Parts: sequence; C-alpha cells; structure tokens
Amino acid sequence: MTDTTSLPSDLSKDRLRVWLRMLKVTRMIEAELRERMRRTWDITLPRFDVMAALRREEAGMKMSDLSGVLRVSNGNVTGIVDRLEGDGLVERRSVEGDRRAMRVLLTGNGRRMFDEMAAVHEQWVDELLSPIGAQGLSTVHTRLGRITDKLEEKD
Amino acid sequence: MTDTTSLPSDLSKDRLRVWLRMLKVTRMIEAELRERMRRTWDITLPRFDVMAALRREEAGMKMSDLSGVLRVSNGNVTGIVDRLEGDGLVERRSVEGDRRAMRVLLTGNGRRMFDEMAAVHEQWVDELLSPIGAQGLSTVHTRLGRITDKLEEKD
DNA sequence: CAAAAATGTTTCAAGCTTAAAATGTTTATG
DNA sequence: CATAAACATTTTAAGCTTGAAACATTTTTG
Repeated sequence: MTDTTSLPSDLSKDRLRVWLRMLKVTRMIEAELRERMRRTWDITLPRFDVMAALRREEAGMKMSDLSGVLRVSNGNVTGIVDRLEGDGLVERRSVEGDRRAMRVLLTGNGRRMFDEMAAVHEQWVDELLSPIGAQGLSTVHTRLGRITDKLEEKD
Repeated sequence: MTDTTSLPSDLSKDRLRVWLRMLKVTRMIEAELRERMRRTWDITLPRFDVMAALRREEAGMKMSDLSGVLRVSNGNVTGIVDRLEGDGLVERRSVEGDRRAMRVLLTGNGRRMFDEMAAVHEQWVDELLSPIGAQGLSTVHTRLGRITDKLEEKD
C-alpha cells in the first residue's frame, strides 16, 4: 500500500493534496502550541515569535527589520511590540542618527522569560514531530527548502 | 553536501529546524495565495476555505460540521458565513426536526464562483510547489501524514 | 539648496481568530 | 414529567493581521 497509485499526469492534483496536508499539519501543530503557551505562560504565538527574533540580536532590531524577518506587516509589529512593552518584556529605544527609527530589544525580564519558554517549546516541538525520524527530517527539510528558495528568489 | 552532518543526539534541534521551515513555507505560500485571491476576485482565504468545504456537500453542512472540518472555532464560522451570505454566495436554511441547527449551502452563484476559482487555485498551487517532483511529493505526503495521524488519535 | 523620492513608523478600517459566556433547543435521567 | 445535561449556534471582548493612508524624517536629485 505505497503511494504509487497516482499517474504522473495527476502531478498537479498531488501537489494540491500535499499542500492541503501541509496546511493541516501546520495548523494542528500551531493550535496545539498556541494552546499550551496560553495555558502555561498566558502568552501568544506572535509575542513568542517577536521575542525569539529579538533574542538573537542582543543589540535590538528596528521595527522594520522585525517585520521583515517575521514576514508580517509593519503595522502588525507595532501592536505586538506595544503589548510586549506594556508587559515590560521589551523596550523601545531611539536610534541615534535617525529620528525616524526605533530599536526594540528584550529587557532582562524578557530575556529570562524567553529562555525559560524556549527550552520547553523545543521539547514540545520535538514531541509533536516525533513521528518523523532522522531520515524523514532530512528529506522533508530539503524538499521544503527548495520551495522557499524559489519563493525567495523573486522578492 | 548531504544532510548527514547532525548527530543523532541533535534530533530535537533538527525537529525544531524542520518545524520552523514548515512554518516559513506555509506562511509564504499562504501569503502568496491570499494576495492573488484578493487581487483576482477580492476574496479571502477563509471564505474560500468555507466554500471549498461546502462544494463537497451538495446538501449543505451544519455550522458545527463546518467548524469541525475546517478546525476553527464555532464563532469564527458564524462571522465568515455571515459575510458570504451577505455576498449571496451561501445560504442558511433551517434543519427540519432541529430548531437549533442551521444548514449552510452554496447558492448557484456561489457554486459557479467557486468552480472558477478552484481551477485557477489548483494551477497556482501547482506552480508554487513545482520545485517538488513526484518522488518528493510522495515522501513528504507520507511523513506529514504520520504527524496528523498521531495528532488526531488523541482527539 | 529646494523639491521630490525614499524610508521608518504609526494609525486606521475591515476582517480573521480565539475562548468564554449567553441563548435557545433537544435529549437524558431521576 | 421536571430538570439536568448536552448540543448548536451566536455574541462578546481581546488580540492578530492586512493594505492603505498619514506622518515624520532622511536621502536623492535637478
């Protein structure tokens, strides 16, 4: 019962099937992670994503860098950073030499909080993706990489 | 330069990497599809998803079936169906024998509109996933299937 | 150097999303 | 049969998301 039932001419249908399955998997995992994060730390996925991006840049990032890395709109980041700032997890500082720009960085609290969350988050992902072994991980990683490469080259 | 660099002990990091890449790919493709749908038909992805579900059920679906299939909350479906109804693409009918429930179905217009969109949508997906050939499709499909299977068995 | 173009951010309106509470209806149970 | 439990849906409040418009500032260019 292997996947050799479909004819080559149905390639397009197969792509649609794979796309729908990808969508299903990511939505299910995202829902599961969101739920656990909400219950464990009362935090949302978007906030976590912003903190993760900032954790990699000790010196902070400009708002526009943040929306670039996260691939979300500028206005979106404004709101999320507003709320994180309200919770004392990030801080906005002006960029010297450019009065338009803002540098956002994690506060000490933010960094401690994120590190704690990241460790658990990694375990959760490991658990949720456990049905895929080393071999599968490598092939999936490669195939998906080809897609992003192609999508990126036209930006 | 194959992917055999990581030690077995880093499996958890590899899973995180694959997860982040999956997230990236689906977000990029979703953004691209959303943008094209907006520009071509001025329609959103959630509306398209609802119509797709209804297209498979000539007789219509109850609101709760709809939210079950699409894996979104009940309240969410209420709003989307409201707007689709406002555009004359779907219709709400009462279910005989149960005054609580509602049966939602595509109108003639909705069906025509969806069929037109679905054909183009399939081409777009084919194009966006074109870097993956028949072989890759089959392996990716299988691996992802294992994850959904596991996530589903605990529902 | 003044005007125009580009850049960085925020604001806005509309729509999506969720969890939880509210409403109305049906089914189960004592 | 009354009432409790379950079910189907909607409403609500809060937050996420986008594209476009508005603002402020910096850079380019004629």
